[in-house]
Amino acid sequence: MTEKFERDLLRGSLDLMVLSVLADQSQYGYSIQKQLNTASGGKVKLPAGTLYPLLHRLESDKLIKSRWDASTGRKRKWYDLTAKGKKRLSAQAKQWQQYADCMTGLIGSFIVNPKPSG
Amino acid sequence: MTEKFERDLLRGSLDLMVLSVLADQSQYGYSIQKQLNTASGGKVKLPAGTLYPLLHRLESDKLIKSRWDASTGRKRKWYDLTAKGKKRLSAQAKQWQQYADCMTGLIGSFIVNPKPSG
DNA sequence: CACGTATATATCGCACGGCTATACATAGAT
DNA sequence: ATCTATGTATAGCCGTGCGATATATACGTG
Repeated sequence: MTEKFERDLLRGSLDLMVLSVLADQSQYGYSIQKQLNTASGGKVKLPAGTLYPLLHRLESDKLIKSRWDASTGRKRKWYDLTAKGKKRLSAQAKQWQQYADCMTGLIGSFIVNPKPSG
Repeated sequence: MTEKFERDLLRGSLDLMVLSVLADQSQYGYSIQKQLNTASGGKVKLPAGTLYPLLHRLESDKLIKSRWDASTGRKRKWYDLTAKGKKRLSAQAKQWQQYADCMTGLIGSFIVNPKPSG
C-alpha cells in the first residue's frame, strides 16, 4: 500500500495536477511538490527532475508566470496561473473527467469484484 | 465535441483498455481497435502503429497469447488473456481506480463550477 | 567550527511508448 | 481495373517522466 503511481499513469495528467494546485494560491516549486505528495496520500511524489522542467514548460507555454521573491524568508521562485492557464485548467479538468468516465465504462466490471475473500 | 483524447492522456491506460476488451472474449487486433472506438464513443481511436506494437509487447510479457485462425472467414491473429494477464488486468484496474479517485480529489473543484454563466 | 539534513532550483541524458508514415495482402463492390 | 475496407506489421520521430548530479542557503547538533 501507499505505492507510488507508475510513471506512465501520471503522463498527461501532471500538468493538470500542477495547474490545479496553483489555482488555489501562488506557490513555488518545492511547495507544489510537497502539496501534491500530501494531497495524494503519498502516491504522487514528483521528483525535482520532473517538476522543474515541467514548470519551465508551463511557463514557456504562458500558462503560468513566475517571479523571484524573498519576502517570506527564503529566496523562492513563485508561480501563478495566467488567464490562459486558468482556461487550460478548466478545459483539461473537463477532458480528464470525460476520460475517467470513459475508462470507468470500459473497465468498470473489473474494479468491482476483485476477489471474494482475498 | 467527440474529439480524440490526447496521446499523453492515454499513455499508461492503453494496456488496461486492451486487456479489458480481451477479458470478455477472444479478439484480433482489428476488432479490438473497432471495439475501443465504439465503446469510447469515438474518443479512443487507436492507430495501427500503436495497436500492433502494443499487442506484441503484451504478448512478449506473457499477458496475452495469440493464434492464427481462419475458421471465421479471414485469416486473423486471435488473442486471449493468459492467467497472468487476468491478474494484471484486475491489479491494473484497481490501481487505475485509485489513481482516478486521487485525481478527482485534486481537481474536483474545477470540474464542478467551471463558470457561473459562461 | 564542522557536519548532516532539509529546503530550493536547475540541467543532462536515458528510457519508453504513442503515432505518422509506409508497406503489404486479401475481400467485396462498382 | 479500381476503390475501399479489412487485416497485420515495422521504422523512426518525438515528447516527457525520471535518475543522477550539481549548487546554494538555512538550521540544528556535537
